Amino acid sequence: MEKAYQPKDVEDRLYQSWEEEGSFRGTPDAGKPAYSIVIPPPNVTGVLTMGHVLNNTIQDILARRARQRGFSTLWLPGTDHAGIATQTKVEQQLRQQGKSKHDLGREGFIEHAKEWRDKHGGIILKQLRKLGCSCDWERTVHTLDPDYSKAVLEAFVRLFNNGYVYRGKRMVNWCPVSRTALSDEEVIMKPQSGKLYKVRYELADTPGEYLYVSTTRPETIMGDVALAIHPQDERWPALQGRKVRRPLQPAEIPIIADDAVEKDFGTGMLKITPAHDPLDFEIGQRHGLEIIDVFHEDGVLNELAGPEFAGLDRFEARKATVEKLREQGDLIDEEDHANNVGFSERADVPIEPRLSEQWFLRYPRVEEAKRAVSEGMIRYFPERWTKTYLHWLENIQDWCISRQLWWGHRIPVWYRKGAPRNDPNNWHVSVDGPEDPENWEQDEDVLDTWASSWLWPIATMGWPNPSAMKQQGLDYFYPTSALVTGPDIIFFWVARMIMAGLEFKGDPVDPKTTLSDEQIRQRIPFRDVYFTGIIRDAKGRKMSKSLGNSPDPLDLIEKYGADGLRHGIMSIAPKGQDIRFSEERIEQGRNFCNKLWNVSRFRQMADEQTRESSLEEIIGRMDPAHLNQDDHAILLRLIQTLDEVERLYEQYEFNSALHSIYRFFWNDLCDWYVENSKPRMRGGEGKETCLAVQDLCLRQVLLLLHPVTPFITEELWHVLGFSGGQSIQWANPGTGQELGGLLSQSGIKPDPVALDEMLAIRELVTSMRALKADRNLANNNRVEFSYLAEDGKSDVLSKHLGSVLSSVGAAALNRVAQAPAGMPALVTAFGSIYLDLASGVDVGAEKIRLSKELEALNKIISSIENKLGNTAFTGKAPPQVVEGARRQLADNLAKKQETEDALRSLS
RNA sequence: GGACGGCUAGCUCAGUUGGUUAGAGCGACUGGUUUACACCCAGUAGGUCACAGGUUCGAGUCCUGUGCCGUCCA
Repeated sequence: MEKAYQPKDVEDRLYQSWEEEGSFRGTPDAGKPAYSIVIPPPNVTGVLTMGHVLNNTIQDILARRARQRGFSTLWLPGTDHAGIATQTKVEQQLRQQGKSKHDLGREGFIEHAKEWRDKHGGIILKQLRKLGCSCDWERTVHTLDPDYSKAVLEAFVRLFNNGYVYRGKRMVNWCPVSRTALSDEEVIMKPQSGKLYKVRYELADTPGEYLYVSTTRPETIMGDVALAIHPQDERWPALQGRKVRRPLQPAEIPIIADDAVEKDFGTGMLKITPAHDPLDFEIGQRHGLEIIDVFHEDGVLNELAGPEFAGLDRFEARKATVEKLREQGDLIDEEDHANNVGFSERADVPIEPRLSEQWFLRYPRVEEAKRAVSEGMIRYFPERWTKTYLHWLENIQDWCISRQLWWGHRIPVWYRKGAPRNDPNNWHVSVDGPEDPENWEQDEDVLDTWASSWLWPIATMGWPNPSAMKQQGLDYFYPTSALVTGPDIIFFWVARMIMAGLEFKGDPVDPKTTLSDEQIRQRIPFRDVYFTGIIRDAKGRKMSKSLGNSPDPLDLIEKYGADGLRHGIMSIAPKGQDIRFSEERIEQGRNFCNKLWNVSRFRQMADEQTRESSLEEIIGRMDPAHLNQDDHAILLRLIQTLDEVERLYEQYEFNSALHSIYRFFWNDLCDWYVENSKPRMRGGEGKETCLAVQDLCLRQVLLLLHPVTPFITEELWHVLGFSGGQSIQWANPGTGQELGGLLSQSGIKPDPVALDEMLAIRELVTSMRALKADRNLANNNRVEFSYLAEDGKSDVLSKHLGSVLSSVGAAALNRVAQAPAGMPALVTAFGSIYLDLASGVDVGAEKIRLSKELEALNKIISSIENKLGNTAFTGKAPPQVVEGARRQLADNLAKKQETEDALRSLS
């Protein structure tokens, strides 16, 4: 074996063999329970980020654990066509060639985009392989695949037929860069510091008299169609029926009264611009006002804005209109003003409220979706996200699902040529289109990407095609076992998938019928949802391309190995908290792998012939008569660890589980057990048993670690001869109880007392080492110790004498009848220990040290005495707590006595 | 404005239903190549558990309020 673990020699080779053996294949198997996960599909053109590393490592851990435990496991991968994101990229690239999408036309553009996707897309799936992800690649799905697309259209048609889908002219969120409508969820509110302008409007019937209006958007004044005032405003009676002159694009506009006007904001007078503000639109509707849209779709002002402003973009137009108002003397005041502005999630520019004709969806199964989560049919980890989820559902707004893009699923609605489109009688809605296509034209828009990915758990398993569903095992693998995703897409994706599952899985149910709990259980897309934290950089900032603070995971794999990266990221991922990334943690992961490698190497050096060690064979090599206290202790710790890890994984406490394995492996096994094995391994009757105990521990550690660090554990599994020709992927670590049962069949019953003793002995060793270290005595400087103790303590100590001597680096530990004079001393649970120094002792320094010790003891003692002196405590606290305090007091008093003795012996 | 989360050692974080003297890793410092590992071993220092009240025999833990940081919703 190499001196240090070399991931590169191992990873690609093992991954390839796993794939070739079909280990990742998810096939329905009636003889086994099912475990399934669908990957949150990354953007087809995306590349691997640290967020993906975290998210997919967790999924891989779940999938690999399930395989080990005998589940027929499917981890289904795929990619998302990511409508806006991808189309933007392709358009950018076209622009670089001096072309626009219109040069290619719709068909040509889509062809081009597909080619581009096939060439540049899917990189991320290759990267996931490097990370070790055990996805069933043969089942990779893309949201624009023909079958998937059919499912998307089918869903639309069914929703339409059930009355959930409607077309309407509404105010929508418009992105002037992507030139499409967006859903509310795609708008990010950001606080902005802008200006509030006070503008005067001249009363038409009394020139020279003015009304004052505060506005943040002077560039829309040309679209004003009224001024509004609250009906309770005292000025109202005097203004009723009168008109003002619009200061830009002059025209006379009415003054109206409406309850929606905030009396206390600004001047209490609102300009009404129905084309450019949702509230103004509503007010305009109530009062039958005209709508004047002064913008083009790209945010450039149009001819209705007047010759002076037409052609300016909205930001320039703001400056220009302010300037013009100032020139005219109509700008009365401007002041700084902080407000929230909606930004487009993708293009990161302010969105425009815009009136347009769009398709909307009234969400199906909202009530059942609430129930599924609030009643625990779907469990959220951490649980607190249920509140966020329920709050959103309670305030749910209809979903604008049409996008003015070409890249996506084209809306399956056709309009009769030449007939008015707003009359549903002229619509044809179906998956395959009308039989006489020459008489129809299809809607130009495509569906929101999320209106395809909300079907991900069912449409990746063949829905709605019955034979595909059967073949792909929808009924076997659905509901999926767990979903692993970020809380940032709880509305975009998680909530919508739940509603889609409830609506579409199983036989159609009348919209008026509420689903029963039983139906909900069968229809939900997943049982558990694990929300990861967001990975931040060392300064706590979100990782992003623009900040350049996101390391490339592939570089990290190159440097530390995939296992190192996985171990590192999992060790710092507390449940659902944000995660601060630091490369040092990945380094630790690498170091951990190296430690595992080296302790295996050490094992190999002891006994190089090849073994084939099944669990039974290993246990069979143990001779119960040769088991010492350390053997008992480590076996007990192993049993504990198996159960603890299992329990923590059940709760999705990944970093705690890992920590538990770490503690057992590094602190208990390597630092203590293996170190103490060294003398035994020189020969003698305990050697075989000791090696067998090491084998058992190593074997179980490999099994527990395999989900986290799959490569190195598989490699060592074979190197150490545990495999019997079988991959570690199919070996179950089992429970502590199961292991205990097997041991007891071989006459091995680990003694619980040994564990307590071992812990106490370790404390003793630590103090003895410290006593040496204080005097700068090297570990291998074999000094002599004496000790003074009662018989009971002495017995325990003598059982562990070998360990103590070798761990401390001591030549002898001699029991004495009375305290030797003039030696540095240590008061421990096992009595007083004296360090025998041939050379002189710094008596002054010793006295200071022991006095400090005494001071600390006195503090502890008086605090316990206080407590015990308090009748409220002794009366009300549970007996075992009071008893514990008494024992503690006695121990510390004894320690105090011995410390005083030691001090005296120095003088 | 509302909701949620965080505030514990220099840093990153553990700390179960309240119960011994609040832990780990990293970093710092000291010493070290003993049959694996310097990607290692041994040891040391370092904490007013954000703040203020309250409940309790007992609070890092429960309650109320405040502050700061972050996220989401309006």
